Amino acid sequence: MRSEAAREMYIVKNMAEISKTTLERLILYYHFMSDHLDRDKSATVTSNKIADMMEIDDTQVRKDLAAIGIKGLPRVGFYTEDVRNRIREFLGFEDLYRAVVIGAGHLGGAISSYDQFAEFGLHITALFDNNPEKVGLTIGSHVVQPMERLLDIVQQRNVQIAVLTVPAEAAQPAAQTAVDAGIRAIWVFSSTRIKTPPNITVRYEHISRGLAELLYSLNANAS
Amino acid sequence: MRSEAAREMYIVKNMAEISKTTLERLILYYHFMSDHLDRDKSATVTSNKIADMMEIDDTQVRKDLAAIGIKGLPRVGFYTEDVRNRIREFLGFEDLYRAVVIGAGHLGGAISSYDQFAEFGLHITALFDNNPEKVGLTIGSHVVQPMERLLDIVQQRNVQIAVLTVPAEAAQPAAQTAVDAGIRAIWVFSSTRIKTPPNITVRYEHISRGLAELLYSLNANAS
DNA sequence: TAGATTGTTAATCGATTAACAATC
DNA sequence: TAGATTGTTAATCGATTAACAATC
Repeated sequence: MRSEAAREMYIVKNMAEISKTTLERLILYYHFMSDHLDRDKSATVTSNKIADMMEIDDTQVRKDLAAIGIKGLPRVGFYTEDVRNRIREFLGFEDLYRAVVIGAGHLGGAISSYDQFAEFGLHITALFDNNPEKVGLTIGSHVVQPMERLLDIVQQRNVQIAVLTVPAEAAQPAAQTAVDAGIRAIWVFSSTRIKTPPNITVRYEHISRGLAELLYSLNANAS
Repeated sequence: MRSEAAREMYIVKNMAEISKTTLERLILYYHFMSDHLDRDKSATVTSNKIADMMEIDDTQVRKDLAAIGIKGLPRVGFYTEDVRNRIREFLGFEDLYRAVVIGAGHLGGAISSYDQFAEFGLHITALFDNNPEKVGLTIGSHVVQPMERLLDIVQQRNVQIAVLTVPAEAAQPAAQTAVDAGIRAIWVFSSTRIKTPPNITVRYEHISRGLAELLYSLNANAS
């Protein structure tokens, strides 16, 4: 019990310490490690190699890895598997998060059917829609549920996350239903802002963000 | 001709000057302006109001807007419409970009059917798959085309962007086909890295990035 | 051992914030 | 006019990079 609590504190403390930029790089390191493990049989990788790949400074890599407690060996580098596992653990990919998807349109269907979420600890447990014509349809491995069932399912299955893929005008009521049912985080793909109590974690996923950065790079490269 | 070239240089110069953080904030300002125009009839907004909304410093907002040439008025603020339009122009949303989607799975289908891309200047002109069973199917408003038709369509319609939604192992050959056909940018949703010539703009969209940040916030908030 | 690579402190750089004069 | 808000310079802060000692 004691050591569990101590570990908990350690993790929370760690979390408060890393910067947003470090968090973003950790995610990239993770993908690089995964790719590397697939393609290259060597068990270790140097900070320099990671840095080259990502076009950043090698000191940065060592600092970032040190920040989450990953140690390397002089003259050897870092154990690829170690790095990957520790980042997974730090980012929470080793935990189990249950989620429901609200909105059974194209995007909701794609998200519900996306089998790689399991790699990141996310398990989509049900798909909802308030359109009676969609309720009962099978999309991927889910049968679309009516919104009335959300409260029961969230509580019975201890669901923590709601993924919102409804049209903008339906986002606020859907979010409210999810909050009332007891979810703790909302991942918003609807293109609008929602109001939630302060204890709810909300993240907005704007497809336009990725697109804007792509167009910007494209125009910059075109010069 | 002369003034066109001068304008071109001005834009390129501007582009080289703004930082990655400013670019990210511009996208957020854009969404805030769009929301604001929907909900609030007043024609102006102060840097302070934008800053409050985004929980940043108001000087930051004025600096960012000044960086792309937006001027405000003392005692008045900024014209909401002005700000929105100039950001759209700067980010390239006012231009027309033609794209093809390669991979007619759930995600490819969702992207091909996503009607809000028009707002950002992206026009999905065709959907491709190399699986004969998918060719000919209608997904949203597109009939799935065989990969053999890609070269023709890209050249006839002057397509600049390829959106990759194929499985990881199919990504490299699909990217090669797109590059050979003459596209200039690839927006990669496949979860792998691809190799491309240096003149091709590539952006990777990792769904795990958004998820990792959500889980991180969730765990940080839980403390 | 020699030397490659880590880990860490110090220096630099750039981004954010504070201060305030300009202005409508 | 008075005062709210912009625009901009200077100060601060934090992130990145350089330098180098520790180490396997």
